[in-house]
Amino acid sequence: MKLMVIDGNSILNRAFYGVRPLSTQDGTPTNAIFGFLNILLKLVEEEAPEALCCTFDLKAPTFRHLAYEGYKAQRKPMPEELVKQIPLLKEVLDAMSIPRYELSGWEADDLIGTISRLDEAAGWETVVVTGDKDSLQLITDHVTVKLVTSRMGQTTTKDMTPAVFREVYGFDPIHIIDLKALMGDSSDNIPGVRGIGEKTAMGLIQLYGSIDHLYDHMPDICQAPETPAKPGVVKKLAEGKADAYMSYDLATIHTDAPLSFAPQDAARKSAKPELYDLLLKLEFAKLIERLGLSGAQAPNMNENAFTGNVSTEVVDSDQRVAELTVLYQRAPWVGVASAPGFSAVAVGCREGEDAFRTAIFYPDKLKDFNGFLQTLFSDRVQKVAHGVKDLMNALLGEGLSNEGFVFDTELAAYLLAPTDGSYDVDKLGMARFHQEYPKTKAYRDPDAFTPLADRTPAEQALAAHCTLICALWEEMDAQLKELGLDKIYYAVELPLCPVLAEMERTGVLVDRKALSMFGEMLDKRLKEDERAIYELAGEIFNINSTQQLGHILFDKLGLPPIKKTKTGYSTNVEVLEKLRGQHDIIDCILEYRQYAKLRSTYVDGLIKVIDRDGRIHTSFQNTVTATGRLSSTEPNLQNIPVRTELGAKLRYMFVAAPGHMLVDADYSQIELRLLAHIAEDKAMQDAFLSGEDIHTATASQVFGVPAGEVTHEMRRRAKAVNFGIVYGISDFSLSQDIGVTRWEAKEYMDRYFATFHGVRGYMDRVVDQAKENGYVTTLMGRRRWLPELKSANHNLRAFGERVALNMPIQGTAADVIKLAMIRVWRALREEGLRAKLILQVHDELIVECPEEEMEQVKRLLTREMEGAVSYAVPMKADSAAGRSWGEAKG
DNA sequence: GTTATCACG
DNA sequence: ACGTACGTGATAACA
Repeated sequence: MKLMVIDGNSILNRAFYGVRPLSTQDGTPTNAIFGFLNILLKLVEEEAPEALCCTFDLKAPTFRHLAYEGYKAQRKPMPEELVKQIPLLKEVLDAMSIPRYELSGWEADDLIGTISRLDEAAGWETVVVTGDKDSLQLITDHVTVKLVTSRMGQTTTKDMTPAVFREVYGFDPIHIIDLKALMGDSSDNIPGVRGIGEKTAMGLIQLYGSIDHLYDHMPDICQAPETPAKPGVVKKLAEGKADAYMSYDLATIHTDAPLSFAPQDAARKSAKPELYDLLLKLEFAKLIERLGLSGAQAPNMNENAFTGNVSTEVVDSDQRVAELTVLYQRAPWVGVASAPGFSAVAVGCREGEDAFRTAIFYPDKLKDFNGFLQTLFSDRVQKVAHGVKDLMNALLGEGLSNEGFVFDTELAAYLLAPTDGSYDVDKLGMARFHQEYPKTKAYRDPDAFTPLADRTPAEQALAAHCTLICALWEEMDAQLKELGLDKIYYAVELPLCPVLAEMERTGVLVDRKALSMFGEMLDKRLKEDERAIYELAGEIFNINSTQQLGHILFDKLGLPPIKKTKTGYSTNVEVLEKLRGQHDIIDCILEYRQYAKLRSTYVDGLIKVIDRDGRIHTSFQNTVTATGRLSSTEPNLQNIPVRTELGAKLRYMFVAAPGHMLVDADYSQIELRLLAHIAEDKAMQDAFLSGEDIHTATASQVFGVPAGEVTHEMRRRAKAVNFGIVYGISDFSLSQDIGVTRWEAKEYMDRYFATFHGVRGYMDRVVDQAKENGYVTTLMGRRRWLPELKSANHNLRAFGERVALNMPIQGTAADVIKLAMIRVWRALREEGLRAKLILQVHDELIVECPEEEMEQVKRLLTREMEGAVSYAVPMKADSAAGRSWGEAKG
């Protein structure tokens, strides 16, 4: 039988510092609770103990505190964000029926010690879960300590048994007390012996076992063979003897706390019903799911999004369709939720003061379903939906109109919290109304609405979501206005939806034949490299496995391992480049890597997704990035190679249809231009206004030479500085990037800021404001929250500062090009052109048009892109045309 | 499901 | 004392 006892304070602490800041809608911090529960559940799953309990410190002075005044006196006070989470966690543990032990005057350590002693006496095994090495002294044949360490959000545990302990420390667990007696522990304010550090102490304990034994042999320890003691240690030990023994007492965990405990008391029990409500309040949706919890009521509450009367009907006559259509046209707005392929459509609207009506429409129950859709999705009905872009795409696919959309709850949720990652309706409902809602899955299944299926669950889910969308939009619309997000929402994000939908529908034509020939060529070269690599390595192995490759290079061939990853040797390009010349195999591997990437990701990957029409239809995600950019998936067409000659050949396989051309237009240096404007840096603005090459101009300033004398290398370095500034640079990283010393890099930056002092001012200002406000914004009001700036973790905080610098620039660039896309799309229509936007690659737009429209389209693109905004520095755009993407760009 | 790598702006 | 540039997505290996 096994008991698991958790060191509550220790694990909560680790969780707090290890998990990124999280909070509920009302701002209650929850990251430590979240991390704690994750660790707890994971370990319980792994260990499957029969009993489980938790210990906590209370604030009252402890036994040991009284024994020695300095003890823990200097501990930093707990951050408020952590303090607030303690009572909440205790509530959760109570609701999970996990007993808590806390005793005024006793430390959690002592309680754990006492519990594990009683447990052992009862013939049970004990697993102590803690992040604290103090507890290692408790290890016996029946007590193991699970040491929890968390780095980079990942928690790892190490099982310390007597054998493992001995292997690591070289002595028995109980003597960790002796070790601390000598070396002390600054986090616990145990003084130890003055002048004795970890190294010496370890050696002495390994040799003598205990301080008693050590002091018995005092005079001659320096003479002993293999002694770690340097001259002078004897004197230090002699002077510190009293400290050593006092420290010994302080470090000793007491196992005699007045606690009545029997392992049966902590036997696992099922959770109490309150747990559901509690986790709902903490907005731990995933956890509720993981634990399989549900509330008293079935998760289907159509009613509770609205307070009034809610009704649902299934429409089965064309007469009723006509009545409802009139109703929808008169309503100020209706909510729409649809199942894939319009196999079912729910429409909801307010009726009078406090009633809400939802109707479900099925194609197989109506004579003129399509006619109904045509009206519903025309501009005669004002609609609210969740995921408007995808809905519009589907409508285009059916040849239906896609007008009259006034609100998108998904898009709004994204603008309100762009780092949340996903915005399922049920999740939004949970966070806002503290209710559980059906999952989208219930009706996303294409078979959910087949005529023979039991439609009820999917139907209820669809109706519930329709209602929920309406409840959400009323709240969110107001919130967007409050936060000043309404402008970017109504002027940019929402109008962009039909543009993106059309781009996805249109797709881009690829030359499948050229692509497969390219693939065959790569295949041939891959085989040659493969053969050469096996030959040079002297054996056959999987070159794609970094593990096996590392073994060959660094163990077998004895090359110097330059860098490590957390799992082993690093074998990335950076490392391989440095190994070049040391072995012929390196060049082969570099080449192999390049070919393998091109073949798997691009040739094979792209061929796989060519549609029946011979075109590739990517999805543009408009609710993913933290900065406001788009992203492209299935496939990603925003990372088609261009930097290497071989890779760039792929771009010649993205072609215009017969009789058509591709027109490519890109912004020149849009981020630096925006930086010049935002930072109000006159020097940088002047450089752009006078049409100078910005990197050359920067080099000329930083290196103090006339523009005409700037060398290639100087320009390269200046370019790196410019990029670095936009990313929130450090001298260290800059030096890594351009291969100079850290000292030189700092010099470059100092000179840079001396010239562009506006930029320096901006950098200070934006970080200060971000700390004060808790967020940063773009020029158009797009917002990114930065809870990282309040993190207890130094790295996270530094990250937050870099993001504060970068997001306004990258985000404003994203705003500008989105606006440009809308302008281009509208202008193409207004000028009656057949040209169509097909791709966006962050600062680049690609249009496909009939040959005869080419010149007009080129002019139109430049005009609309440059005219999208009017700032202190012009936004320059260049356009060019060709038969393929490669031709247009090259 | 996570990790390492590499493609883009 | 610490660790090191912003934003993405796809693939193959491995646990």
